[in-house]
Amino acid sequence: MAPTPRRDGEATRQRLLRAALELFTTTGFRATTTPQIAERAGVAEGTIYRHFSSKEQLLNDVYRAAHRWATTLVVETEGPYRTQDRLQRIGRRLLEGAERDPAGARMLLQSREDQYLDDRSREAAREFRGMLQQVIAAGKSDGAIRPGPADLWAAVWLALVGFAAERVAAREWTVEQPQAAQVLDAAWDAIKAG
Amino acid sequence: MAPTPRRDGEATRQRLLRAALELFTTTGFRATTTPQIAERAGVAEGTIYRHFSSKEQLLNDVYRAAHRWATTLVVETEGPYRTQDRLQRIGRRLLEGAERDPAGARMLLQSREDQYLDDRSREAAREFRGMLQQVIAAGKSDGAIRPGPADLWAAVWLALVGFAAERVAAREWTVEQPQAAQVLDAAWDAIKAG
Amino acid sequence: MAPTPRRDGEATRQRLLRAALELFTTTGFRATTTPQIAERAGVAEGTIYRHFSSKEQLLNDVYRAAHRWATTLVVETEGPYRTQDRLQRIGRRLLEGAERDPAGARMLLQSREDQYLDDRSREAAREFRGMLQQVIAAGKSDGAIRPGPADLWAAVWLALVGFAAERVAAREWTVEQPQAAQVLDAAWDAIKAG
Amino acid sequence: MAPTPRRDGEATRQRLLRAALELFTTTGFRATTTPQIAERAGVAEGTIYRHFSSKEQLLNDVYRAAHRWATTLVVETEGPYRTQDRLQRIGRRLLEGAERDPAGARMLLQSREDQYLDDRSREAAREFRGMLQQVIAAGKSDGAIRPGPADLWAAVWLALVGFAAERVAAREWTVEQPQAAQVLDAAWDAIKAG
DNA sequence: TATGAATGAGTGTTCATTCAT
DNA sequence: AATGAATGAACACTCATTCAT
Repeated sequence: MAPTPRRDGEATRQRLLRAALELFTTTGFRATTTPQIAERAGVAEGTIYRHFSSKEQLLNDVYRAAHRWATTLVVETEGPYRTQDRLQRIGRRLLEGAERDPAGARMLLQSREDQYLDDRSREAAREFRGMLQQVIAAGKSDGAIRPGPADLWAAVWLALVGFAAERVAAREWTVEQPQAAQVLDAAWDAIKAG
Repeated sequence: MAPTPRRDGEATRQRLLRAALELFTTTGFRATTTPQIAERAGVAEGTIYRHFSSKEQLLNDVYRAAHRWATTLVVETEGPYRTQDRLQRIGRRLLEGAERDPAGARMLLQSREDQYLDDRSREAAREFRGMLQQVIAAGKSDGAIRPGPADLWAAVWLALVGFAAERVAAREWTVEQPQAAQVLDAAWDAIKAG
Repeated sequence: MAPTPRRDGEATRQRLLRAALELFTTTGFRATTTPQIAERAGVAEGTIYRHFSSKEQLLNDVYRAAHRWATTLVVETEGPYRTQDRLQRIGRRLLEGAERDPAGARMLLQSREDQYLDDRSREAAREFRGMLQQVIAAGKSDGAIRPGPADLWAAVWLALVGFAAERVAAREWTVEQPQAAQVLDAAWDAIKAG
Repeated sequence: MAPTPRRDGEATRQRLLRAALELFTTTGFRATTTPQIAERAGVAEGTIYRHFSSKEQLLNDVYRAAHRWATTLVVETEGPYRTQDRLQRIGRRLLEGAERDPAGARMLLQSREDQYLDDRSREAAREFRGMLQQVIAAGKSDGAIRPGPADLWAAVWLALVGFAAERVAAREWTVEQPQAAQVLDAAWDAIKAG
């Protein structure tokens, strides 16, 4: 009957992002209701709107956070590596991410809910894929990659890593099981030259 | 409180199936409303329920039709072919299907909406994937396929064909453009031995 | 796909009246659907409207039939009997009716669905109750009935007979069990002169 | 997409219970629509579902409230009275209740809508009737009541009180008019010994 | 900052009624 | 006389969003 408890505002925001992320990636954006999000976050329904202007805004924030993490991850693998090795490291870290945070990996790699994304989110997705394309493009100029556009092979490689990540996120595989490495190898074989 | 036109009942059913297929694969199951389906089919909303017991039932009927088509397609490629050739033919025909009927191909190859499928639909999906696994398993016994379980490589191959089919369905590619063939080749390279 | 079978039209009408009677008295008027009525009568939905202009019309026809039967029954007990004996005979025959045709007795004696009755139905109900009042009024002039208006004691007597009839219609009692006779006696004691 | 006024939540709940009670007892459960309930309560349709999980739940809550009141009423008449006097007091208070709250009395005494009641509601009805049976059973052991089971005479007595209560609820009678007392007397005569 | 009661447009579904056959 | 596909208004119920507290 009065304002109420009191929590660190930032913590509340994080709890909402996490609750939304988990629900959106398992139940889907449309099928997830704001009461569900609030309940999982342990706050009242109205509190969502203190931190996000709408359910779509919440989706977009969650989506961009996943892509920022992935973009950072690609940046961190920069160095004097051959393309194959670098992709291997990126793939490995994506799967480790899927193990540690299944929901985050799914938000990144499955592309349901595209229709609800705003321009900034699309830009974030482009940035992540663009970084991958640069990795592949570098490989192309070394002759390590098949003929054909770099963005095509980036998308192909990512499709297979996404496939493996979903298995890991679903707890059907762990990163240490051979299937994970086998699919990463297959992803490389799909795009490598010759 | 009134009836209308008069149409062959079976034709109405087909129009509803088609309308639903197109909307579900573009807008998504939850985001598609029964008024939208009815409008696109050119019938009144209530008419949906003369032919299908629920929106979910309509999804399942549409889903199974897509899988029956695909299962038939795999059966039709039986013959004295090498695994690589047979997969090539299957892949080619799936992409041709995506060109002719984008919505049908998407219903088959993207797996959103799994949560709304009933047992018979899951069985239809299993049957289709099972046929593909048999093709791959035959290749394995010839030593043409990588080490690892046949169902894994069937899923990997299908993930890449699904990727290409989505591009074709989206009219970004045609079957005749080089990317289509390149991705089919890449899909084979991803799973072939050595 | 063509007009169809062929049944004696009168028989169809009777089957519809019976189906409606049974459903209205068990499920209620609003909760009974025209598909249910058609199914129970073994005809198509549209056939209802060849015989009755609406669901309400069907209710009213069924209602009047029940009251015509009851009015006849009262008339048939005319004769040189004492009021008590005549009421005893009427009550007995109403309970026998409830045993033979539970639905008909319920339509007569429970007064749900009054709101859907038309003027002719209300007149039929008035006629039946009017006959009973005459029986009671005759008793009053003999000094056999309590002080107070005849229509009051007719209603009181009928309330108790309706109570017993419902038990019989529900197959909780038979007419031969002592409760039936006890309640008829109680109904007389409720209205007889002190 | 907007909220409004602001009212004490409990008050809203009471308004909904009252609106539903009045509509259910006059129009019937099935024929009463949620828009009607909301309008009469002066709230939006969706507000119903903040307080009750379904229209049936609302019926059951209303039903149990009526039976709790009646059970309390019977308890309050306990004391060193003869059975006849105690029933007289109970009947009188039920009729006063019908005058003060016609809808409540109807919910208690007419038994339409039984089919929508849940187990707790049936239990509440059993409790009320059970208390009446105890009153009658006490009379039986004093030899004041007719031969036959106490629950039968409780039901008979209640049928006649219900008849009178309906007249009072319909404003055809007041409690002070002679008919009310006459019917209470008749109800006693219907069940008393000898 | 947080609450949660309230909103009302929108959802999937039902059903009495019509009418071409 | 009979059919049954079609209608569309109405139904019970949901849910993203608002705002007085």
